[in-house]
Amino acid sequence: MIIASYNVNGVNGRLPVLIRWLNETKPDVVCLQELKAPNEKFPEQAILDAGYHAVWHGQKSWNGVAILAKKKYAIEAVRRGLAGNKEDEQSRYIQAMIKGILIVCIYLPNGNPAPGPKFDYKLAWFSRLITKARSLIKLNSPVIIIGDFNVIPADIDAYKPERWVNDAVFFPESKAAFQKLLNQGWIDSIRKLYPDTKIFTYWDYFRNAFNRDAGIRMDHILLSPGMEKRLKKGGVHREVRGWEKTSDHAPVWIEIAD
DNA sequence: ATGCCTGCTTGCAGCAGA
Repeated sequence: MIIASYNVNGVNGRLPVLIRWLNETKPDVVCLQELKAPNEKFPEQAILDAGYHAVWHGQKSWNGVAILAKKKYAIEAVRRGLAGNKEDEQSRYIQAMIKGILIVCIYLPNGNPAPGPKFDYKLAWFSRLITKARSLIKLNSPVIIIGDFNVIPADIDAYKPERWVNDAVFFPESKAAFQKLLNQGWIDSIRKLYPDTKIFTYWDYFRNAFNRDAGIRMDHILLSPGMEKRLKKGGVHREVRGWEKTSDHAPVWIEIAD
């Protein structure tokens, strides 16, 4: 079973790229971030035509997350929004049960400029996620927390770490929060598979970053401890980043045993 | 220190992204 995450950076503007990628790689489950579309403008029909059904949590202009699955899989127990702040109106969290696995799709706040209110919001959101994750790990059942974490976990995850020291995605507090999550027992699946390899999931649109491979790794797939033995392989579909009208992120994926 | 590029807006310049 292939499970993938893709920050599409605009699900409608990116629709041809998304559909082409689905057709070419046929993942079983897909988590999307940055839909940048309200609920009523989610391109459900195009996704159905591509062989997937979906649940989503949209928002006008910004944010927005979705979970897609091949039609043979039921999408159950859908929940939208992260607990812990009733006044948070940003659409950054959706979870669903698919084939016995709880899929938690997130778009963690970027937090720039930092320090400042946006960074405070990032850390508060992260703290709520850590609380949620603690309760999920206690279920002792399969859970995957997947999406755009907006965190570069370590130096190896950036082409040039010193360039990112003033950026919220690489602030010590951001890295510490990610580590706090891992310390609960979650497994960073891509890093587990490739302990010493530079692997990127994002290349900015500036300065010809993709062609220079000036990237960072910010899209992550965390497995609950019991799932580690099911992890078979994984990687990044980096060729997608080279397509016309593409997102600044590339899809990241893992294969797990059924 | 800033902008680079790109998508979205009841748009046409400004914001957000990272």
